[in-house]
Amino acid sequence: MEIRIYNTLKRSLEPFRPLVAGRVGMYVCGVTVYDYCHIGHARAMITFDVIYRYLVHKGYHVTFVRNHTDIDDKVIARAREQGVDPLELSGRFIEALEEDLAGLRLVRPTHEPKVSEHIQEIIHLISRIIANGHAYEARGDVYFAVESFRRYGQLSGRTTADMRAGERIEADHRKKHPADFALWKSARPGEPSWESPWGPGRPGWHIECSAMSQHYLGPVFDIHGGGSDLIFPHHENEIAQSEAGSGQSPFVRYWIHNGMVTLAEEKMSKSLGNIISIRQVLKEMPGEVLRLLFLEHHYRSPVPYSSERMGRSLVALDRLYQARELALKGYRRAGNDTPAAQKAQLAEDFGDPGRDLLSATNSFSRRLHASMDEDFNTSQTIGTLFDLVRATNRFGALPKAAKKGAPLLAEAHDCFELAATLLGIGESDPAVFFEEVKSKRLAAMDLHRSWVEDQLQERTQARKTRDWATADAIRTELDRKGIIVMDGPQGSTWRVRV
RNA sequence: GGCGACGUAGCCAAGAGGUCCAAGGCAGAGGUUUGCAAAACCUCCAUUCACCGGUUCGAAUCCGGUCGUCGCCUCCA
Repeated sequence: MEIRIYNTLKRSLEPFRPLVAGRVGMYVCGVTVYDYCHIGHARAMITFDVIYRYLVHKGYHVTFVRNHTDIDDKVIARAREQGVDPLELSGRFIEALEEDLAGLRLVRPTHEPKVSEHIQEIIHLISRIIANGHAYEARGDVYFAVESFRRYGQLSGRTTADMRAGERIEADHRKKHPADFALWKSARPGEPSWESPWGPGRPGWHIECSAMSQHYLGPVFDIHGGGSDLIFPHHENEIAQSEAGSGQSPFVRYWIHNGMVTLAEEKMSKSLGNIISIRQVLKEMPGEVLRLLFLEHHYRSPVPYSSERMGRSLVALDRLYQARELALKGYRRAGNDTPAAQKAQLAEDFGDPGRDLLSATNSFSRRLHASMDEDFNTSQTIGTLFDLVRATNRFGALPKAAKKGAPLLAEAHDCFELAATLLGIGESDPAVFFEEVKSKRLAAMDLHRSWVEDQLQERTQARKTRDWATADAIRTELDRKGIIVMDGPQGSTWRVRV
């Protein structure tokens, strides 16, 4: 089946056909690294991580580039505040970012270029834009001339006339048109700078993505991604620069933009000061919870963030892992090479729960591809995944499921693996996941594991002597602190309430 | 003001002309299980998709209007 993608440039769903059959070039705007990343960044990273995983799964050879903007006005300003070198500051935040992204289970891109290491490519591109008559120098600065580029505004649906009308800040008189933007900024004292044909200076904000995407992917490539807030001016300007420099069009064949994360129905953004960092979230729960929250929504819709919603996603994820654990046990017992006919017979023997599980596993891959092909509809994919969760749990609740039914559970295990590969959800060993939840939640609630275990031991003693009053009192006390006790045939276990 | 998105059960959220039903999650009610619980499982939970018109044999899905929410237009993922 063919993938269909919503292309911001066309504002419609289009069949995805890469420039070169079987190969995909994909560029995603990374982060300006002057602070810790927030969950809005995480949304973009996770969105394109899933798209990348899916394209690879479909058999494409994907070159995936995601940049670090390690030198720009904000990096310089922050470095000055802290009295450190700008590149040292951005280097530190790149390290932090890598930790955060690993916590979110992101696959590494093919290339992660830094602006500061591509200054020559940037200078070269600016020179070509000037030579092609689309930019001009003004006292050491270089500006892009928007009126020289007829297609300016094609992505965001605005015209240069609109921009003149809507102009709010008094125009810099070095610019010929208020919407003209800097490709190169002349050096000011104390700022990092590089030599150039226009004197010492540094790149403007948008040019780095044009230069680096061209360097790694060529003048025309398949997919460019980023947050919807980048459509204007960043991506509009990127198109202008790239096409003006290379003389080729379209610069990008499919533009993909993810929706924003909102807090209390308001966009989370630096200017509003309502930021939640990725590390703050990772301290309290596994990164997969955030993945699930995001992937439960379509990537273009806004996601309202709140701790209540995170709690719900954690509950759902926990349920997924319980089913996954059942399936894993079956897989460990039976392996995955039971003949189909034997599995069909087994399903019959188990009646409805057996037939339902087999039908869920047999249709799983097809349903998953159908939803992902349709503009990466992860919300629908997750619906399919939870159908499998229910079928697995239902089957697993039967008395002989664990032993005799193991081949069917093994089948479910394969499906969980596929979903984990594509979505990055359910990738952990269930035992590891449950442990991670326990320790993170305990820490968040300021409780200690040894205390919980002592209490539990005491309760087990009481239960042995059938002293239900004491046992129940301990359980109530634990429950009051958020610890849920579960009595099973193999003794008592506990979990943290989420 | 310009450009754009969206309004589906108590909450979150898919579905984009009929043929498998308006998926799935959370919450809720009843049941199985249990020393009692918890977890899990079973059953129930939108005659209806913001509102009003229109197109069609047929619309949550297409078109027009009304109301409401949000984003971009300024650094932003």
